[in-house]
Amino acid sequence: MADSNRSDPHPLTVERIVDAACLIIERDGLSGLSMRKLGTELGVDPMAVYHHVAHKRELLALVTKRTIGTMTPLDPSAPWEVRVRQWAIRYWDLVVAHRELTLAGLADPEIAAGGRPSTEPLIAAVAESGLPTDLIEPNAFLVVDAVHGSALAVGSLDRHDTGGHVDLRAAFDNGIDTILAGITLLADAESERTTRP
Amino acid sequence: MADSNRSDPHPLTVERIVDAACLIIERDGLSGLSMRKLGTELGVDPMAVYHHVAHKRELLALVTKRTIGTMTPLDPSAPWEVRVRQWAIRYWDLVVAHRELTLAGLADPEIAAGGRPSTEPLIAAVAESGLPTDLIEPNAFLVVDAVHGSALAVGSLDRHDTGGHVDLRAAFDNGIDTILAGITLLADAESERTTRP
DNA sequence: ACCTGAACACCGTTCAAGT
DNA sequence: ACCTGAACACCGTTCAAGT
Repeated sequence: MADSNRSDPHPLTVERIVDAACLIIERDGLSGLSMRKLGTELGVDPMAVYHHVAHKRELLALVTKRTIGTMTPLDPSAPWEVRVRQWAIRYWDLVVAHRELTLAGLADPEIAAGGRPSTEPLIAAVAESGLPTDLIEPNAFLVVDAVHGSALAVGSLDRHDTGGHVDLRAAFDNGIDTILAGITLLADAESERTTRP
Repeated sequence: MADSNRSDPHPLTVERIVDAACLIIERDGLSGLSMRKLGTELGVDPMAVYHHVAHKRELLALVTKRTIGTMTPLDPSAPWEVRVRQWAIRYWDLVVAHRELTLAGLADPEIAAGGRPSTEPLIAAVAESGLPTDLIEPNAFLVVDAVHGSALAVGSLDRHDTGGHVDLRAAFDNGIDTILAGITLLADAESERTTRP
């Protein structure tokens, strides 16, 4: 009963709360995370968490921020096609690994506001293709949307008769082939237009 | 008090239940639909619904089925590029109009099992491009995924600084341009390969 | 056969009370 | 300043009881 004021194992910081939330999500899924369970997991009154986080959506925004932060940056020396594919595959892996959180972010802007993948490197890579400027953003978003659509379809029991993830990843890679081919064709048409007046 | 056995206004069929569910979803959003509110809306004990529908997910599967059924078929005489775009735009409109339901379907296979958009006409259109057979399905799924990604991003407050929906629809149309260009290029490469051995 | 209503095991969130 | 615990207003679902 002596040193209870040393360094209380109870500082209950936002960081520890997010740690615990990520742990529960990884273990029980996002639907298994409740504010009450979170308190219990932290060895604290279920409602204590509300002193550090305004509400559940803010907590999920913080979880999103941390999750997005784990995406590794692109290889800047690679040609633009390689960088686009790199970005797409890496984000695909991230979304597949955090499907429920991505869905929650698409359903609630406050959760999504916690963090989005940084699209600047992707946009920069697409820009290098030579596409007219007004088509750069739409084509970058096409990549983002294809990632979301494909990665969120994982586990929809539709498609893939046999091997599951692997098939879908390969199919997604084919999709990137098509997008890159399309960007190349449209960029060539543009350079044709501008070089000979 | 006489004719209470004529034709009781209480037959409470599955159809009437789905009607009411769609009405509530349209009015209050999917998050505004509860089994209890549904019963009240039908002028019946909240729990009576469970006599006709096993659980909420089955109800949402039925709602999905009805919603999917509203997609109009393609114009079969149009060239394949036009049919692909037609399919994409029509499905895009449907998903935008039923974002929450689509998200619920992506989160829960039992809900999605209620109905998916019929991809056969889309696959048939893509097949006409001349793409090698093993690339037909992946490219059709690319279209489906691009629709999901783009339509679900509507309302994410990201993108579109100005005009909202209209911009995103136009950007999506640009995305379809790229996909069609990509398919064309890959199909040409294939015909090159097969005609001259 | 179909509807009722109490009950169970949960939710997120608020707020007065404690230390 | 921070934590507690009762309370509020909900959920989906089960089940014995009614008609």
